[in-house]
Amino acid sequence: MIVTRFAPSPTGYLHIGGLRTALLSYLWARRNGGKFLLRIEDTDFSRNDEAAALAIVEAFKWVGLEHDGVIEYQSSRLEIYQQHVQKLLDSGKAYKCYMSKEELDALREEQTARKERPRYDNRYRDFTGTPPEGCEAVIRIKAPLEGTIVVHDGVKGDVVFNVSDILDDFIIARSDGTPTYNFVVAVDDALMGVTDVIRGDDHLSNTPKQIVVYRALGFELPRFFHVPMIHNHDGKKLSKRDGATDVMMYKTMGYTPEALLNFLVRLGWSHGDQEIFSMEEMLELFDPSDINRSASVYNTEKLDWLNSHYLKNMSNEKLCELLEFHGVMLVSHDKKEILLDAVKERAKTLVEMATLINEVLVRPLDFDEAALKKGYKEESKGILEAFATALKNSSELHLPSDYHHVMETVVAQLEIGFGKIGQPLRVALLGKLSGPGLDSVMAIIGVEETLARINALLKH
RNA sequence: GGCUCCAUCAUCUAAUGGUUAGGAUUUCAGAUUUUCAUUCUGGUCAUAGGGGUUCAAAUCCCCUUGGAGUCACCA
Repeated sequence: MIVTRFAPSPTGYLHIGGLRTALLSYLWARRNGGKFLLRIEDTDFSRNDEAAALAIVEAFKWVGLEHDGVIEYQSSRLEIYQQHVQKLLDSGKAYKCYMSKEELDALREEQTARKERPRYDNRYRDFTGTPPEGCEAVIRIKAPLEGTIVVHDGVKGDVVFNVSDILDDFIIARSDGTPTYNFVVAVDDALMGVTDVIRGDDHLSNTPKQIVVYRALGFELPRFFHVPMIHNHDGKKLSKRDGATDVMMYKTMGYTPEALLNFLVRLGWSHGDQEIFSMEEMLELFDPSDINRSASVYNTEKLDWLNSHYLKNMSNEKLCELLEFHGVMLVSHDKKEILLDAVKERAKTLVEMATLINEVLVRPLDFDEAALKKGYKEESKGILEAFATALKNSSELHLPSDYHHVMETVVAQLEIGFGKIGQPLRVALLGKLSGPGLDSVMAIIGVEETLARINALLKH
């Protein structure tokens, strides 16, 4: 069985990069009928972890990801870690170190001055004497002193680290007894039965340390997949300062979960020339060993395109539902089908769509200056009046085509082009020169409102 | 700085060692549209540089350059 996990630290929201690794882990687990676990990495006791976890679950829910089992909090697993620290102590694979922070700093300074790599000097590795007084010990693990550690990575291949370059007897429990990151990650992943660790490649350099822990405890290694970072336009790791990194921001900006996931899955992964992936297709096709080795730049232009694609192909019923979040209530609107059809192909986001809808539904308060100048000329007045009369004399106006027919008749009568009536009418109805088809707009707002808007412009 | 990773159009990416280096986004031009958008058609744009190996290199090797990540009693 494949077991994957997502293990964020509690930052209060779900990061867009986090969502990607979560998605990939989720896909791989689900594709194999396995489990996708959620664990909160809160060993440094920052408060409101619960709220942070809730924020992640909320974001998961929005995009449609679901974790299995209960959420594990590292802060509530302290006993487990202590047991495993003790185990290592008992077996002589870890030891107490009485070096103070000040001493450590001093050592590091010396080493740096000598242009050496700062590292612990193993002074308590085989210590048997009486410990110095008034000092709380940290627990260090006995790391190998020489040789190499090879990370067999499903994305990067075999990455070999020279022990002497990167390792020392690193701390697994602080002087206050709390365990450190690299220790708990290994313990948790092993104990939770995680078989495939899919995470950002910023963790690649931590992996040797975790492997040391796995080995010391006699745990079997999982498969590792270190997926490349998402970079911003400056080519740097994506961070809070890069604008929208909170997944829920995408909801308020009017993006659909389908578009977001589709966008993220294509960052560093592809399947031939295919661009559009439904969740079903992702589940069918995704394999972490197909992930690219290189970082990708986060560029929302494609996301916009994907979003408009999904919007265009969405049922009106669903649109109606999603639009409510953006303050547009259409459920009981009798012309909602015409409205949504008129608007769904011209919006990149639900926010844009909501704006478009309001522009149709709400009578314009004033008329755009440039639009007036360009679309409402001297001759326009008479044309609009003629059109208004024709409307009044028509009956049974319901569909856009009915209104279109009236426009055609007037245009024929006056022997003018469509533009002569379209432009001023557009100004009257929408207050500006762009927007949905006029026949649709009129069908939506009805004859009465159409006449009212025309009158408003004529009196302007 | 040490260690590690990475390098195909502006961006996301494709290409069993053999293709006119493909697709998508963006952009540009044209068509469609009463407008805007959509849609359709077409165009511009890439193998970082230098050495090898090979009949043949984007692809394999080495070097250079550039970029990124990481080096805590943070996670």
